[in-house]
Amino acid sequence: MDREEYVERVLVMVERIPPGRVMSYGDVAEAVGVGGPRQVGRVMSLEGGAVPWWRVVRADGGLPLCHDGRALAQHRAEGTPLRSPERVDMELARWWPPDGPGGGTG
DNA sequence: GGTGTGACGCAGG
DNA sequence: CCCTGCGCCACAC
Repeated sequence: MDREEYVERVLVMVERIPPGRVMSYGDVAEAVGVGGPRQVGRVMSLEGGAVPWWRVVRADGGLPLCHDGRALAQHRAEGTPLRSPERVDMELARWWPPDGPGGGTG
């Protein structure tokens, strides 16, 4: 598993996240089956500009505004279930690829 | 090889 | 909700 391979998997995974839904860094890490939440976040900071990074949030629904308030604008535009002006309702927005244990969009 | 850091996650106070 | 401590893996010095 080269770094490019890992980066590719993470990026394609994030792109698979449908609008109005989100995945936590840990979920993406588990979905790709390699590395951990740190590595996912790392890839995002490097190549995240090519994917809907705002659909990737912290395990507690915290938005990555460490960059820009874009995330909030996007979630508001996509209709993501928010519990707070900058927090996502994980129990509602949490998504998992239909090719995994989730078995569906929820 | 050791130390410090980070778009993280969990548990305790 | 707030802060703190530990674990995690990879990168930079």
